[in-house]
Amino acid sequence: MSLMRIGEKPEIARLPLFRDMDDAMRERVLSGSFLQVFPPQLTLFERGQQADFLHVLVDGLVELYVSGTGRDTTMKIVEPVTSFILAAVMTDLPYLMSARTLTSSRVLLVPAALMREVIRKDTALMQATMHELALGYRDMVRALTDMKLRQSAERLANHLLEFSAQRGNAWDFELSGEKRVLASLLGMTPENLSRAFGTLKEQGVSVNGARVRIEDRAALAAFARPDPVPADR
Amino acid sequence: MSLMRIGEKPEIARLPLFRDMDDAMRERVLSGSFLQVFPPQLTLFERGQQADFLHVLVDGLVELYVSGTGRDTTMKIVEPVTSFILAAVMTDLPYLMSARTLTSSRVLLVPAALMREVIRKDTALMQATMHELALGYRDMVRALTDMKLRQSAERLANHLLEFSAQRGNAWDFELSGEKRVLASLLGMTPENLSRAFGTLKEQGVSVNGARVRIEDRAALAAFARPDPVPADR
DNA sequence: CTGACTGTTTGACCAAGATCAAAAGCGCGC
DNA sequence: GCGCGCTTTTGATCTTGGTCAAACAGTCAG
Repeated sequence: MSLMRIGEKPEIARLPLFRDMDDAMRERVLSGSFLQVFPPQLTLFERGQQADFLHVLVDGLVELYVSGTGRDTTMKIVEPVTSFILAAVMTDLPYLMSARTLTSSRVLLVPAALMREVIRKDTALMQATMHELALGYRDMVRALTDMKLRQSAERLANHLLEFSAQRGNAWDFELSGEKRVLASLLGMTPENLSRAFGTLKEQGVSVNGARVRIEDRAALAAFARPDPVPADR
Repeated sequence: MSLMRIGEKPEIARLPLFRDMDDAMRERVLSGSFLQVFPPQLTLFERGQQADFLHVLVDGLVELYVSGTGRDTTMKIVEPVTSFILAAVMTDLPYLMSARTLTSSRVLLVPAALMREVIRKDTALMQATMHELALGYRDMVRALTDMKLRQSAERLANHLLEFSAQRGNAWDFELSGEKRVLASLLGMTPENLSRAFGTLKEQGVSVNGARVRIEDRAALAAFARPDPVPADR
């Protein structure tokens, strides 16, 4: 158990999840947790396991995925600084998703029992947890509708617009992670992702390796028919 | 606003959401709410609207759906007694889904502001809300993986098994609602649902109108390859 | 009972995306 | 720089599920 100075990471304390809680309580949580470094491509946990730790990705890139019969599908790509698998920890139920690092990553591991105990005592933490779960739920609603009523090129278009929005509406950016992972996230094969980029070229999107440039945001938005209800975060 | 004696409905007080809260607080919530009867096919609210009420379906059948460009898709069929759209109410964000009654329904409408106010004061309610949201999140994770890595007949098979499980593993039951709605819930067209029932006939499923009979549960389960992690509720 | 309306089923065909195979491109170690 | 291994792309083909059209079944009003 490689302990590290957690106090050095103020971004953890500034997370929406921990931000509003009592200082002493936060200290209690953080001092009971530990920060660990993982190499790329390492499985952090698997679907079906008991949820022993709340994870907070401090640095790196993590993939949440489900491996069914034969094929896998990635459910989410976690970027720092974000907590993940809150729901399993909260309910003390087995993980529904597996997690692996995509790049070398630093993860804060908060023991699930500790988390549940402190949540019961600290109302602000409970409220933040509730809020986080509600936003997570809404994310999933969006993802499911996206999957159910958009076709592949539209899903890609929307993803690019959202990704761009996350980086301050940059019209030129680098995709994080491999394209095969992106394909799986968007519910298509890598071959099809490639072709989808092809059809977006006609809507003013140019791709060179991981570098994507949105030449004509309006055209892309018209093609993507984005969600009328704006994203929550 | 047709008020009704809410005290007559103890199943509301017994809901997981309200069960553990302070009695006086519960009384406050319920007396500030009202029970209303809606005819079939009535829209209760639409995606994009401000979330004014937490809804609790007391009686009847409600469909949560999203209407995108051209097509619709149903996200959930709500059976009594269940609360719905908790996440929108909690976060005070616009609804992500629309709702309509499928049959004549009685719905308890809890003003969202009241709900949020009482949640802040009553820790047990907050905890129950948190738990409910976590379970809802997990439901959506399941639905999304189902959509992403199972094909249509498998989705139907799984749905039938789960539906059967909900009714105490009955091997013979009635589908609730129309088949077109079920098709939409499962992410396929009515035509395809019909064909999917056809392929399940070979796995020992017989259908007559809304009546479904599972002749060989083992064969159906083998075909469906159900989720290794058991359902939460 | 009959006819109109609606929902379901069946069949023929079409389109989106998956699969298979092979060629490029790219990164990395030697 | 060169070659190996892996990802990405391109092309050809196949499968799944969607679309369109028509037959069929069930319900309800008259």
